[in-house]
Amino acid sequence: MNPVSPTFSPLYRQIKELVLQSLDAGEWKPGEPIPSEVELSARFGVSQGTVRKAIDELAGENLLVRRQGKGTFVASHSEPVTQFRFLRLHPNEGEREQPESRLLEVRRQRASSEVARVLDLKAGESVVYVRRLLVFGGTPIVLDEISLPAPLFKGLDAQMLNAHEGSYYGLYERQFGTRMIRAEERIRAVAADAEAASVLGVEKGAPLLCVDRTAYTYGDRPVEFRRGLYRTDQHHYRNSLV
Amino acid sequence: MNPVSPTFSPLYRQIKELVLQSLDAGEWKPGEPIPSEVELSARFGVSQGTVRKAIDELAGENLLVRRQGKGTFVASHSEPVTQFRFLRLHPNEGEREQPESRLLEVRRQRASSEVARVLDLKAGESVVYVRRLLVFGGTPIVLDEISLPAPLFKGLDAQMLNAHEGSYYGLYERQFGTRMIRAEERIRAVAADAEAASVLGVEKGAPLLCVDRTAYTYGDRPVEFRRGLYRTDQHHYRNSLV
DNA sequence: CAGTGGTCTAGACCACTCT
DNA sequence: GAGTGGTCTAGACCACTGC
Repeated sequence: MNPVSPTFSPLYRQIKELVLQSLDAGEWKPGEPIPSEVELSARFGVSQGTVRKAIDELAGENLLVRRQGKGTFVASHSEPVTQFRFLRLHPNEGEREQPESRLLEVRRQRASSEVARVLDLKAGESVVYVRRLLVFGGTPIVLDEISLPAPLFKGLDAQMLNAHEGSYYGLYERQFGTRMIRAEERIRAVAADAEAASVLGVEKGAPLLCVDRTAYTYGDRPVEFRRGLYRTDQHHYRNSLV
Repeated sequence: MNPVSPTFSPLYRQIKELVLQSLDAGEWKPGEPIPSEVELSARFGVSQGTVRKAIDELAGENLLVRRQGKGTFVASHSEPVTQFRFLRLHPNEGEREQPESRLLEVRRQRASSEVARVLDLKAGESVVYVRRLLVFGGTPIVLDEISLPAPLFKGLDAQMLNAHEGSYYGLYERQFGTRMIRAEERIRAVAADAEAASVLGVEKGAPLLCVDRTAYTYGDRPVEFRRGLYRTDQHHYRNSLV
């Protein structure tokens, strides 16, 4: 009948879409519980099983967290367990330890054409530019350059960035109501330039992992571009293929 | 009651386990259909919904493929759509194209201590060692060194490797009944040595991506160790974080 | 048309948390 | 004990495939 786009979508997907809209609108904040399954099934006029299937998918995408006996909660980057979700770097030997984040620079600037493209901005629009170091056990391992659309992050300054605990994504959602839900990374091997070499304590020309990350919020709207240079002599980037 | 290990597992997980055992035992081969849901629910004496939930999980782990109106099939590496599932390399510009695999070397040798460790062998056990090049549009991009436990791959030789189409994993399952279902990768940036530089057509010391992959079959048994050196001037390794 | 997987319902009972 | 999510059932109907 309609070979191009499905004119039909099952009920549970429509429910999922409605819940997504409420999440996007901020009806329930990160860390807070959403209404119970029976409550939602009453609100939407469907069976509990249909609500369950919608929530199952959202939980599978890490947007919601189910806790038996307690309820279903909006996923949050502020919880300790979530700290390492987006940092795939592991030490070659031993356990992962909490890194120290050392802020090097914060300023507003005009978006480069590359940053404008990935953040879906017009060339020259204002961005917040952050440069920082991740230090593991006293050794600088990651040099990050972060670009954020300035209008979404009004008031972000060095003091806020220094005061935060854990990953920046917790700060984004607490202070600016922008919750990051997904990211794409592109990884290359590059030679350290003089600047990176000095900051990371390696020879100029030494091989570094270059990780370009674009992070998205609800509705696939890009909200952060981050270029990380990783020292991988004592660490490696870990990935599972399934 | 039992705080250490769950003494109980839900019915659908037990069903899942039984289906997994049949898959491992080769009761149904890759590409073949498994029995229908009603058939399985009769066999196991549970409702169709319980079987569905078991199969849902297996399909979510890419061990089974559902096809509405046709049946549920054992996932296979021999199908065209599966070709790129484990190769995360993309061109910086343009579409992915089918690479040519250029075999450099095949031989039996004793496992190094590193290979023995990841493949869970005793040091010195026999492995098949394969060295090959992946060539995209005439340019060598990936240099792979592959180690396989020799007992599992009796009779693997250059002729078989040259005759195959697509990824080696299709060959493994067709010729040796070993189906790869999961892999772990560890990624570092390294400097090209003289040998790699000459084969990949870069300067000695040029940065390369070094991707160490351990591949597993049913029951988390390791069956392949692969070290790939990737040129990433025209390509990048892509990864999604969710 | 019969057979497959996909959706939806209603209801029962279980496991867990909190008060 | 009340309220939450988790499991299991039985049955109805829909959508897709192939004969």
